[in-house]
Amino acid sequence: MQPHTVVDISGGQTGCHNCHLFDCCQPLGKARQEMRLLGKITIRNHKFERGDHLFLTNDIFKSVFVIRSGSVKTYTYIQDGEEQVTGYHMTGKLLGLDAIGTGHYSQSAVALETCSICEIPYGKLEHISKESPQLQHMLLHAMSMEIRDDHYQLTLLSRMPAASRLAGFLIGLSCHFQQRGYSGSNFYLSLSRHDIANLLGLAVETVSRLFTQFQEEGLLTADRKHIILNDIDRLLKLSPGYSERVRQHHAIRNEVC
Amino acid sequence: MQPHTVVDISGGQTGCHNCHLFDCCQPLGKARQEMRLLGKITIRNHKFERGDHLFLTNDIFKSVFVIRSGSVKTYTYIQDGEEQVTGYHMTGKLLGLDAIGTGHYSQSAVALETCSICEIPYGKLEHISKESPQLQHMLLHAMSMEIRDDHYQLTLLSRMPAASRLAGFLIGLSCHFQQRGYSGSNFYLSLSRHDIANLLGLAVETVSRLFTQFQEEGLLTADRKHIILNDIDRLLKLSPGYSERVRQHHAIRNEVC
DNA sequence: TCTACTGACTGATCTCGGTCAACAAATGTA
DNA sequence: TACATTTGTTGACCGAGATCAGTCAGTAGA
Repeated sequence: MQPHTVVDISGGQTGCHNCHLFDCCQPLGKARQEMRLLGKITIRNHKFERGDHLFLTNDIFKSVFVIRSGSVKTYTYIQDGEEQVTGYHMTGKLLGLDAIGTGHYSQSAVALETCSICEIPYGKLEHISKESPQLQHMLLHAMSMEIRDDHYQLTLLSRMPAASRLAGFLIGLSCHFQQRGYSGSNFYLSLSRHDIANLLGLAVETVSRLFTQFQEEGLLTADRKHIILNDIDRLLKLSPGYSERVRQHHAIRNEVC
Repeated sequence: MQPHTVVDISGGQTGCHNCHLFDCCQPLGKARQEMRLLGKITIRNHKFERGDHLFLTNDIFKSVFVIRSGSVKTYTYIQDGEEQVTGYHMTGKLLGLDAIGTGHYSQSAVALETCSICEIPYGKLEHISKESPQLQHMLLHAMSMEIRDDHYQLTLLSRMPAASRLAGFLIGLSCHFQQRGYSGSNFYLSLSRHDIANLLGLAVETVSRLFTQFQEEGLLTADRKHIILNDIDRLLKLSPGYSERVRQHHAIRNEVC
């Protein structure tokens, strides 16, 4: 069970590369200047309890949010009030970017557990990024990465069979945790089976069956929300874009993460 | 066959709201100042013939592109060299935004017919947008809209049955043409059945069958690539997010388009 | 402790859409 | 004109995954 060397690249659900740049609460060595600017306008350490909403669909857009700790689910309603989960987000993720264009959030975001969230009022952000080309660049960078991630998700969901979707999802989580210094093979998954299924475009029963199937094959051990990945290499081979992920590994890791 | 009043909102493949803002070749009444700035750095009227590539996957990112006329297909390769179509783009679409973050295009873009394309060197664009907060805002706006569109696509592809996918696709096209003063119910679709299927995550045969089925039901008339939509209302009811699309109609149309 | 409720798992069917195959029409080529 | 290639259509079959239904464990409230 040696640590795997893969990276979530354009990757998985986590969108982890967006993170550090705007992770105002965990300043990096680089870009100190920008961090200070950002710190001035940021509302730090918002606490959200399980079930609390960061924002609701159609709310007027005021701020983007950075997850400092905890996890958040984004979702919308389709057709007859049926919920559609659009994302599972963890530490470092920048939320609300899709609302800049229209001035209204197009999704709702709800905390899945106790979360610490930084709120960055967007008006102020756009204002100070006039003064800091670097900050402006970082914002564009983050948005570009989100577009890239979404495209990856699109291919994942439109073509891949159920097992690949779940494998890709788990690999994404694994990378996220590993890159933050946590175990990439032993973690807590705060999404319910129902939400996982919804996110991946599957039925709950299918997800449940896949977990037991993976378990029987020795790929993982799943006790409710506690997941242990026992054979990440085989999971990787199941997940799509396998070679690309490995190939782009070095380029991404050094530069962004 | 009265003109339908729906709008592509976060919509469809077209991503039409991105367009006018950066449609440097068709100056609008508003934002003249920015248009002039943009015009200075833009390489106008690039001609691309059918099969010519605007850029290739992994090419070094230099420019974003605006389609002035014609249509473009974007695609990547997944797994064993299999092509995955990621988008069908027409007049006004801004291409290449997903490359800002990594410095490399993550997709290839190829002209489907003779195209007139404007190329905007990104380095210069970022440089002059320092001087024009308005231009900077427009760029962020365009990217945000793309994220929004992608999220819509995600729900379309992950959950919806084949008929809904095709209906949604056609409605998107219809809106695109209508908003540009062309007929929203009688247009030429330069994508092959194969590419449509690929884009929508379906088999070619399924797409073919759906076209004949829709035709039998009186929804449309399809002669190869020449499409006539006879009953847009029913197509709309087939397509997902029906009510949202209608609801957001007015808000979007007046403001952006 | 009993009951009710929710979330997870499993088994039995059904169905949508993929796969395979054949064919037709259009387009290209000698 | 004959022939090859590409693109689109249609039919027969099959399978992955949805749906329906039932069970079980955990949890909350009386």
